This record gives sequence, C-alpha cells and structure tokens, in this order.
Amino acid sequence: MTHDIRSHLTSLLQAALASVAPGAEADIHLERPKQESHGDFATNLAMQLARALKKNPREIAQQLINELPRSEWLEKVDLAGAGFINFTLKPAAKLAVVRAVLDGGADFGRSTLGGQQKLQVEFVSANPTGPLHVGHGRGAAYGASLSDLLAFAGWDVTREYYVNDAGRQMDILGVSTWLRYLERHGVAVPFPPNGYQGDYVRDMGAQIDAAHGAKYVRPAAEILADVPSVEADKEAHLDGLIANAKRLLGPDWAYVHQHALSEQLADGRDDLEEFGVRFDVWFSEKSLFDTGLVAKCVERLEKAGHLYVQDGAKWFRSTAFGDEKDRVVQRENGLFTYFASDIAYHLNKFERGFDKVINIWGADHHGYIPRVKGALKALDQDEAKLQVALVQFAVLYKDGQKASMSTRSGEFVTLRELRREVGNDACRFFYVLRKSDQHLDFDLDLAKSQSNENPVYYIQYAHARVCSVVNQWGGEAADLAKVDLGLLANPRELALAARLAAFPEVIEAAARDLAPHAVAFYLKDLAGDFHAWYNAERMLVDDAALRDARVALALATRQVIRNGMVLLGVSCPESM
RNA sequence: GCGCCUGUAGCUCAACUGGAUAGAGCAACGGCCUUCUAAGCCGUAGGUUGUGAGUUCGAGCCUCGCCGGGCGCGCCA
Repeated sequence: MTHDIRSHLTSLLQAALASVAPGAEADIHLERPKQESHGDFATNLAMQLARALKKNPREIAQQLINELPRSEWLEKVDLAGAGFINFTLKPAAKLAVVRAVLDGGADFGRSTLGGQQKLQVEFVSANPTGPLHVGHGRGAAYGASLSDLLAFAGWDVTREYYVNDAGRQMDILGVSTWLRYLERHGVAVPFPPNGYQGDYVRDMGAQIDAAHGAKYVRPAAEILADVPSVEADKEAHLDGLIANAKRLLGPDWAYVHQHALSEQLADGRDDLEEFGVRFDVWFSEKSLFDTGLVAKCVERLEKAGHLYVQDGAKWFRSTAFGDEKDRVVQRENGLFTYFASDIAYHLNKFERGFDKVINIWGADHHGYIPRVKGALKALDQDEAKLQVALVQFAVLYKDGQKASMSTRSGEFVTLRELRREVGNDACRFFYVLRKSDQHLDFDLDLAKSQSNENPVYYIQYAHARVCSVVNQWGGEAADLAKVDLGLLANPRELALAARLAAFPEVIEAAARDLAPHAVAFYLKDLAGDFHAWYNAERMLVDDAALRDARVALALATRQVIRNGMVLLGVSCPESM
C-alpha cells in the first residue's frame, strides 16, 4: 500500500511533467518532510528543472500542480518554500497501512529489492587464537544485522566466517599451549613475552595434560636448542621455539595445534551463538592450501604476466591496478603470504557464484582493499562485485582509561564479559546504533550504568505495553479485519500510521546503504510515536468500534517493532 | 610525508545522500500516575555543524586550504 502511494504519486508527477516540459529528464524524488506542516510527501522536482528550463522554480511548481491529475488519495497539494510541492494524503490513505501490516505480519516490510541475488557477507573472521573481544563484537553485531537486513530486503544471503587456521599466529598459539602444558610437567622453558598470555592457554595446556599425561613432554635443552635469545630478537626466538616444537613433536604437533584451534573455534562459535550471531559457512584458510588453490592462483597470475621476482620473492604487480606498491605473494623461503591465500579465497568466493560479495573488515584493513581488488581484476574477475564495508574501531574505555585490546598480551575485555555485564539485547543494540564508519567509544562503565536507560528498553517497553493492552482487551485479532480505521482521526494516530508506512522504505534504504543503524533509529522514532499516543489517548474505551480501531493500530505497531527488532537481533519481551 | 575514516548541543549520536526553521537520547530545570505498565509523557533551556574560502536557487553533506582525533603504509596475519 505504501509503495503504491509512492508510485502513485510518482506517476502523477510523471504525467504532469510530460505536460509541462515534454522530453525533460528528471528523476522524481519523493521524500517524507521532517515537518508536519509540509505534508506527507514532498518533491523538489521543480527545483531540479529550474536550470534546464531557465525558469523560476516556484513558477514551474505551480504549472506542475496545475497539470497534476486528480487523485482520490490526496487531500491537497501545496506549493511551498523555494519550489517544493507538498502532498497531503487523505486520512484513509494514511490508515490503510494498518491493514497492510496486520495482513503482512512478519513479512510486512519484506522487499524484493535484492531480486534473490546470491550475496555473501563475510564477517568477524577473527583469528581463533583467543576469546573474541569488544572490537570483534562490533563486527559481529553489524555483520549479523546487515545480513538479516539484506535477506529481508530480498537477497539470498550466505553468512561466512573465514577461519585463519593456516598461519604463524596459529603456530604461536600452538606453541604457547604446549609451553603451558610443559610448565605443568616442570620443564623449564621461559614463556616468551610475545606468546599468547591469556589464562585460556593454560587451560588448554591442562586439558592436554589431563587427556594424555606426559606424552608430549620433551627436554628443555632440546626445545631451546639453536633458538635465538629473547633479548636479541623476540620474534626470532618465538619462531625458533615453533620450529623446534614441530621437529620434536613430529606428527604430535598436529594434535597440539589442532586441539588449540578447535578449542578456540568452538569457544568463539558458542560465544557468537549466544550473541545471536550465526554463520552458514566456516571456511578454512588451510583448505585453500590443501586443495592447491593458492599455488594455482599464483601460477595463474604468473602466466598472465602479473608477477615478477625480486630478492628471491615473487611479487604481484598491484601498482598496475592502482595499489600504492607491489606486494609479495611468495616469500624468499617459498612460503606463500597471507595475501596469496586471500587471493585464492576471494577467487573461490567468486567461483561459488555469488553475484555480490561483502567483506566486513576492521578499519585497519583499508589499505588492503586495492591489492585484493587488483588481484581479482588480474584474474579476470569483475572486482566491482566485491564490496568492502569498513567498520571503524571500537575503543573501549574502562574507569576512564582506554583499555588495550591486544589478544597476545591477554589484556582485553572479552565480548563475553561485555555481554554478561550489559546484556545481549543492549549490547547488540548499542553496537548497531551508529554508522559503521563512525568511531565507537565504548565506555564500559557508562554502558553498565545506563543499561536501564538504554534506548533498547524504550522500544521493548512500547512492545510490552501493546502486549499488556491486548491481553486486557481480550478480543480476537482476526475479528479486526472489518474494523473501521476511519475512526482513527487524531493527529497522533495519523502520525503513528505514517511512521508505520515508512517502514518498508526504511528497510530498502538501509539495505541499499548497508546501514542497519537506520533501522535502530527508525524503531526509536516509532516507539516514540507510540508512547506519545499511549499517554494521550486511552485505547480500551467503551465505544467498541473506536476501541477495535485503536487496538488494530496498536497491534500493527507491535508487529513492526517485532519485524525491526528481529533484524537487530534484539528480543521483544511481552512484559517488562 | 602519503592514503582511508572522522570533527554537529556539556556528553553519546542522527539528519532520507544537495533541500524548507539542523533533530533525538543522556545530563539540567518545570509539570503529568485513585482508569490500558511512570523503563513513559508534556514543556523549558542548550548550536556561527572545528576553521577559512569556493561551487549554486540552496551546503552539516560537494571542492580546495588550514587545525584536531583515529587507523594504515611488512617477504605479519
């Protein structure tokens, strides 16, 4: 219905335009004015045309209005301001949305905008080397809400987590775990300062101990053999320990490595599940090596002449594709870089047939975009299908101090802690309540102290109020089909109806902009309209016809709140 | 130094992608509960949108300069 009104007005304007300025090109843009006195819809069409027609915008607007076909939905059409045309709808046209919501139910607002195109959203993809922290939480909340939003707007969405299970970071976690295990057996190898410090590493060491006793114990002297000193070069020291671990443990290294990986992965998965964030695919980086895709990719680039050798390493000429500098894909020691596996990963995504691929990355990865797009182009892919949404950092403040979020140092506030202190609903909402490219200062103390004043409760409260009224009303929702909506005549009711009617537009705009925060802001406004009405008018009045009409409006409001909150991953309690 | 993001009320953020008098929430102040949930409502106050120019009917939004904040510029991942 609301879409009908929009397209109805558009066609009226098109007709008027054809008559006032035949052949003129203009895209007809209808907006909902902020100010009530400016009507329900407004267009700046006349102003757009002013230059081309070399005429005063107001004059053009007046002509357009004169030529506008009559419409049974319009109360009036005004010329205003510098040349705006304001449309005011008849109450019946505004109220029709109530029935549309009740008929549509959970599907009200669903759009076909995406045309069921296959779309992949890859997000979180944190190294499984420790608990997820507050920074990951933002990517998780944003990615989950964005995915759900895009699905609701008509895309066929696959949610994917890229598991970095192949690199040095995982080796560091493996060796850290092993060293903690060895500590339990009195093996005197000092724990490296740049190993993973967190207590969870000790826990994993204990698990291995409990399961296999002394099976993986090796002498300290052998573990430290030929390892550069920490003082000289702590990274070389760590690499030396890793090399010795692999050599001394032989096939058992895989067990230790795998144990650490699967523990951390399972932990992250549980954490995210509790946060309402689910993935369809967990994609292993290691599999790209196992299937030879990484080597194949590098080979393809080489054959196409995009690689050259310098200082023993193979470089991808990414500067040919707009990057600042060329990038190594294969190191002097023969190992592929992370970039090489990422090229393979992205090629694999494209070969899986997605029409569009969205990567949600932390802002620190922005410099990475040109090289990935460049590589895709070099592999004859349409790199425009890849869209990267950068999420700015969440900086956590604790006791007025900026908290470090380094996983290796072990000094971070975990997502789990945050969820426990603030609650899942408030957490999801808080994260998504701002544009993704906005820096987020997460003041933990404030979040905790404000948890009762969090805007999420404002919306949930509106929902609970409707539930309470409906319970006391005690009627059957089905009987409202024949209710006379025309009885809803006061301004607050019409304003609320107009807000409901905007929901489908909000969904489409938010999906187009990859901006789930727009849904959150909409819901705040919707709840505001409802609360204002609730306080001003009584719903359960004696007049049965009026009562039913008001209950219908309340039910429609409840439905739209639910439809929006589902997308944000926030629950809607029936009472509070 | 170069690149990306960013600067809006005391604080945290919006602003339909260039539209009309820049809006909310916290915090402050004043009102509203013997009838559907006061986690609510109504009102007051709070602004030269960092700054200087430019583009045009019209700029918080676009361009350029300057000032401040965040991030990135590895044969790390």
